[in-house]
Amino acid sequence: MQTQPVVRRLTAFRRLSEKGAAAIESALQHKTVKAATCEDLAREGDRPDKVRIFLSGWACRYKVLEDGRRQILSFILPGDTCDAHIYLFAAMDHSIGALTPVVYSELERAAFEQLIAADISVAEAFYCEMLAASSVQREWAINLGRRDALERVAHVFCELFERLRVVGLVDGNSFSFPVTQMDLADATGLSTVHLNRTLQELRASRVITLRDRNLTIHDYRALSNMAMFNSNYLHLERK
Amino acid sequence: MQTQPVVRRLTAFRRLSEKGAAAIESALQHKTVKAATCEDLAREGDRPDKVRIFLSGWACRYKVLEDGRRQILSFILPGDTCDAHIYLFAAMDHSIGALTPVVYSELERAAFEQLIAADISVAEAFYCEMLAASSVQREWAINLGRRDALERVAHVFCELFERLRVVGLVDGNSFSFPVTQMDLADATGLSTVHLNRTLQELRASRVITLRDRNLTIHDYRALSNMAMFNSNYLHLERK
DNA sequence: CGTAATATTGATCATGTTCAACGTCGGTGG
DNA sequence: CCACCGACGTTGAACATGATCAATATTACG
Repeated sequence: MQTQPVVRRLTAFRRLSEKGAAAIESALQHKTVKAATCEDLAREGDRPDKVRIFLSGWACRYKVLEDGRRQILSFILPGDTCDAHIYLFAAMDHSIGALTPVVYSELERAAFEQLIAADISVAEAFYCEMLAASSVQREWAINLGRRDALERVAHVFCELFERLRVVGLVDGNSFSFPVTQMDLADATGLSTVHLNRTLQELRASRVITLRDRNLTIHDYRALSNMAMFNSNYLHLERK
Repeated sequence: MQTQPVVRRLTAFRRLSEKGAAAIESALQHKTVKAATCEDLAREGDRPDKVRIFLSGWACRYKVLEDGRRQILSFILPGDTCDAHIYLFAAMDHSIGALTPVVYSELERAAFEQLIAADISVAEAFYCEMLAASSVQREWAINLGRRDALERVAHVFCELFERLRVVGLVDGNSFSFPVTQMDLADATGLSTVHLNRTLQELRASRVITLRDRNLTIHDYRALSNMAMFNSNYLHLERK
């Protein structure tokens, strides 16, 4: 399994030492796990003990209210690291589910701590990854609280475009977009019906094509304008 | 200035060693800063270099869209630590503003790193604080995305009650609630008009009184039920 | 005491939800 | 091979929640 996306992602934050990069590669080889679409990798209430580093496929963090309303909290893409340090807590406060078949590397707490202890550039890169995830979560709050349906969906598309580009999963102006409209509705806080109509509006304005699980952005400028998208919050420019 | 709330807050996560607690007390004394209501402590785009630990007053993280729509991302309460490690990034991705007059302690990056390097219980407590802030941010996503107005406001009240209780700022079932309805509207993603009506609904159902900048929760059970509030995400039970 | 900020009210409007039906596609078992 | 099935996507109509606009209290404070 390719470990490229992980190194690409971390390198976007910090230039990794050769030794550090090698240590990461090696740690990732140790134990890889596959999960099927809709499978939960972790559930709210579970004791967190492992660090997951995603190699392929899409997953998400989500929460469900008692009455079944679901909110996707963030998308987890190839190269992303999940829950470094969360083992300090007794229980997961949210769930992690696979949106497509996924492959990820699973590190024991000790192995992860050893990895970041060995090399400062690695440690800083992982910290940045964690801080960037927090930043994305904040951006989603303003997305859900203050943007309307069209802006929200446009914003999510821009974010995914930028994040996938970093790990080399964008081909020209297209990328694989494997999630259902229901997933996207749960990520944007909309009903599936309204999400569907919003997609139609985006298609009608000719800025995107979404077909066969493939998203093409014809006019990124227009799309990011309509979303008031500013990629700063992704922190992908190296300091 | 009292440093109590900080120790109380951190102690909620980890039992601090005597030495660790003393080191914190001492670090907090070094430089305290005051800011007036509405003053920004940090702005989006600023280079982050300091760690702030709040001693009194309320602040918030917020973001503003180009056209002026504002979203409060989280409340910052006495005892909270702000942006440990964020100095790894080149620029702030959001702003921090005072909602009331605040007093906080400002630590240089080096001083903060020294503090957490000296004692494992201190380090873990600060990590927990950071992880808990992430968790709160996630809960706000579901609040904004999937709860209706009444549920949102009830949820925010429950959260503030629990968080203030930990730092000893709840008196019986009342606490000082110093923010304007506009602030609360921006925190819940509502218009001020609708927020006002939602408050009236909560008052009419006799679960709360909000008067003279003071919130009393008459029926916490009812309030948390209507919000589907579950305090787990605050991670305040020590492991 | 005057003034600006904050809170409240009513009326109208808009965005997005809900419900129910139907269409489409891909896979699976007879 | 094809019929069936289930998941996903699309449509229309009625409805509801919350936004907007504008006016009017009320309060805090210099």
